[in-house]
Amino acid sequence: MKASVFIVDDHYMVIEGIRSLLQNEKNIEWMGHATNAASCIGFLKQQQPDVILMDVNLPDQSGTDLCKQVKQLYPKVFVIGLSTFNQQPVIRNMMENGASGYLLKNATREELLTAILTVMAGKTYFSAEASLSLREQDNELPLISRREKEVLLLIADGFTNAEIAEKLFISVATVNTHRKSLLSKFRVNNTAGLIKLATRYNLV
Amino acid sequence: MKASVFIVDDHYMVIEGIRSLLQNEKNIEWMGHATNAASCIGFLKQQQPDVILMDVNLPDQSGTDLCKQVKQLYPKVFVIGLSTFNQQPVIRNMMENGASGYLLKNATREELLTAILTVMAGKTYFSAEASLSLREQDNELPLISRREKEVLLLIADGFTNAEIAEKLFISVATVNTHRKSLLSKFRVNNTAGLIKLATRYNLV
DNA sequence: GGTAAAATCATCTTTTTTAATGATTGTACC
DNA sequence: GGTACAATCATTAAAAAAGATGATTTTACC
Repeated sequence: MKASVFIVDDHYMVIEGIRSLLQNEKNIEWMGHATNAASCIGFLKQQQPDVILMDVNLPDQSGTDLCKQVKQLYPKVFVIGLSTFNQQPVIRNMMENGASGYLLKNATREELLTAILTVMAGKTYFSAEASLSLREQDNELPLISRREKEVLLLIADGFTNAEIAEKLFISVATVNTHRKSLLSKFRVNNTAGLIKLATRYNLV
Repeated sequence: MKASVFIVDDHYMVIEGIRSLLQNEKNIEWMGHATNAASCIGFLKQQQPDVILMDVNLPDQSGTDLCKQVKQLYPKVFVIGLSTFNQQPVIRNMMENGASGYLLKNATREELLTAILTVMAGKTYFSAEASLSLREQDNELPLISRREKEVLLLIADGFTNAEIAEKLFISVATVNTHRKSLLSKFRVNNTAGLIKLATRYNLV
């Protein structure tokens, strides 16, 4: 039984690389590629592959959002996240949105094949480095609320508590509470550390 | 006359993609690849290609450093920077270290070929997006002094002025001066904006 | 209907940052 | 020898953030 594979990535070199790596595999059927989320969705309306290799950074929307959308529309399609970065929060995010695996772009042909076959069997696959980083406790993404995230974004944009309060139609005291809760959740003791970490986590 | 091409990139998929894109070109000779700076230098000791396609993010050292090193040892070898990111400061850095061009990883086969032939002719090549971003004035990297950068890094690490003063064996007043000069050069009005920008510029 | 978490606001104190200005010393370069 | 800039330090004042504590109202979920 052949596994049909589709790829969404905005880098031709990566698409071409994967195509080249898979082209002589007789149990893999290459269904094509898209370079953005919109045309991926367009393709899926016509036909559904067994597996989608999905870059987590797409030009029109994030890979995590696309993954969520795809799994809602076509729950049977398996998604494997693809990225150059080995960032725990991003990986977690993809998995929470229904991905079946995560591969780094320095994966070998063997890894790629194993990943596809593993998810086809209904299991999850992480590349060695990705699973290693998942085990690391210290760079865990703090769980912040919707409102806290709003405040975080405004802080990152350089607004003061007073300005943020005005923008969100709440009191300065409340903004302060959210701010302090952010500092506490990120385990930092000032704004600089907060923004640096948040940037690392791709939140801002 | 054939152009011999070598690639340094830690992502197999990209190496494979470029190889596949170039394999049927009769005026391109594929000389091989390295996945890190060290083995690239090792290869160059044996033989020198006409053109090196060089990822700016390598596992063992930065592409900019490697570029500098390569140009010092083998000035005749042309280097083309390669990256997923279209960041003006990084591009500038590569060019200052002797690169002859800059390509994004979403380049098409045509762009790739044009780039190689252009630099072979002794000219410089930028992908459309890269040259566009170079023209943008507003995301220009502020020119900061050595000391300012030291202070910036410590601020980003969450240290207060007092702590920084202690670390650098200077007075708090001086740290303050540097800090204010940073805010002014980055055209922001508080720490949050400073760190966000500095992160964007890859300074921290 | 109860519980937990999120969101809201308040008061108060201390620490830190931002702002405005001015001044001295050293170093690099023409 | 003059100019420009980096690096150093100072004083004073206002604004903002950080730390501690407590309390009420919504919202989501079982």
